[in-house]
Amino acid sequence: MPKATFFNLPEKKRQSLIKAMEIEFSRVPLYEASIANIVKTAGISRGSFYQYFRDKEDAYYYILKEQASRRNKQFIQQLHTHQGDLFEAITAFYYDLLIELPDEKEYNFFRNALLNVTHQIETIFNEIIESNLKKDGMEEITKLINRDLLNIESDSELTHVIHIISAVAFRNFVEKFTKELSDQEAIESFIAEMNLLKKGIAK
Amino acid sequence: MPKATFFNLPEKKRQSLIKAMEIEFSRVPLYEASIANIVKTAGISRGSFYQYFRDKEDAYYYILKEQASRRNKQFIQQLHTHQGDLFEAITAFYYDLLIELPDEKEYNFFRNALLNVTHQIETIFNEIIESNLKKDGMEEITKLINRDLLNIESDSELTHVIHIISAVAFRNFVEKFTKELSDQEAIESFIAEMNLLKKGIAK
DNA sequence: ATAATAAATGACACCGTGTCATTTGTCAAT
DNA sequence: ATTGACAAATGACACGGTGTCATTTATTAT
Repeated sequence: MPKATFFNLPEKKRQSLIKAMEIEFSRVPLYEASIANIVKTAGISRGSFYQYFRDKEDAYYYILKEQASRRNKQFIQQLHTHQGDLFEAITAFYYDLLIELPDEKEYNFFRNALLNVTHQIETIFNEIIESNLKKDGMEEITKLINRDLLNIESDSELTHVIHIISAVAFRNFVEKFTKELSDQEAIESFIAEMNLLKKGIAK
Repeated sequence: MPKATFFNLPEKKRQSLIKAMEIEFSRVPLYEASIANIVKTAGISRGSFYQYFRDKEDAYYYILKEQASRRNKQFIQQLHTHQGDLFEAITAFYYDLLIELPDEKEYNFFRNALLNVTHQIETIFNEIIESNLKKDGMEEITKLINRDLLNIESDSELTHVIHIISAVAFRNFVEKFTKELSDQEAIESFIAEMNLLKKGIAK
């Protein structure tokens, strides 16, 4: 979490700092990102940066969580739109994500995150779907899901289902970037795997 | 890949260097590992290290691949033992992995890898199951799998099945470490998810 | 106007990586 | 045995990065 000082900043300055961070974190992955670049772009001193953030990671995860939170809202929206059909919702969400990403800066930001996924990054991505970003997130999601469509018998199974789906969705998303798949290929692969999950793998 | 110089090293020296790297990479994750520590432990000069490896990552992935290759052999062994039953084999493999890991150094090595999974690390882990470590790896695996037990209609579906299973297995393995689950909990969660994969998630 | 508190600053200490000119070792050919 | 050519070893060093801190500057309250 950024320090209080960061939130006390005048809106304009805070936005310009956020922008500078987004630029740097889009350029290279976390471990190569340099604070020197950020403060130069934002036009502040090095010391100031450390008034706002504990360290580089603090800043990075702040930006990443902002992104994730926006995406999480989209996913919940899709769940509403598709009347709690988990598969429909995640497919629509995945589709949106790919089609909507042509903004180069955002694209590279994700790319850098995904090529260098730490556990923490993966956790945040999974929270887009699992909705743990805010308190009571998981409940919000499980309430929305229409269980009649699922082959499950308990709450615990529902949790596992969500885990499985977010694991597979995430992995597909990573592969889109690492194997440089076209949108078309990525979506086909995603749908194929979702269908396998639906129908079951064993005879 | 390490440079030729590394493989020209007398066995004893090479082993002691490998051991020094294992110690350091067990202590902390890749990005915190220090070459100064490695060369001190191994009793060689800093310059020598760079005669053997292009850089720190080169060294790290060499060690990681060695580990993965050993695990891959175990998985293939399990496929044999269970007559090509993919689910039986992966469950036995997972079980072995957890039960067998109490060697503290190896445990920490995995832990550091899994808490800081880059795409490359995940790829190598998945190759344990997908057997791409050596050429023709994928074929070796697909031949071994008994397709009669699976609800699939094509080679392409089999590939997706393997992807899905390795994604879910990997994710379970990561959670074992990050959520500090007991062996018991980890295995229960793993089996629950494998069962869901088997029977299918949709009604 | 003054005191008190908050924010901004940049020089600096520290540590790490990868390089390179130089030294040392090895081994085949004469 | 000597030479020369190639391979390996070395550690000082250049460079660049992070996070700190004493000091200055701004803001707010009294």
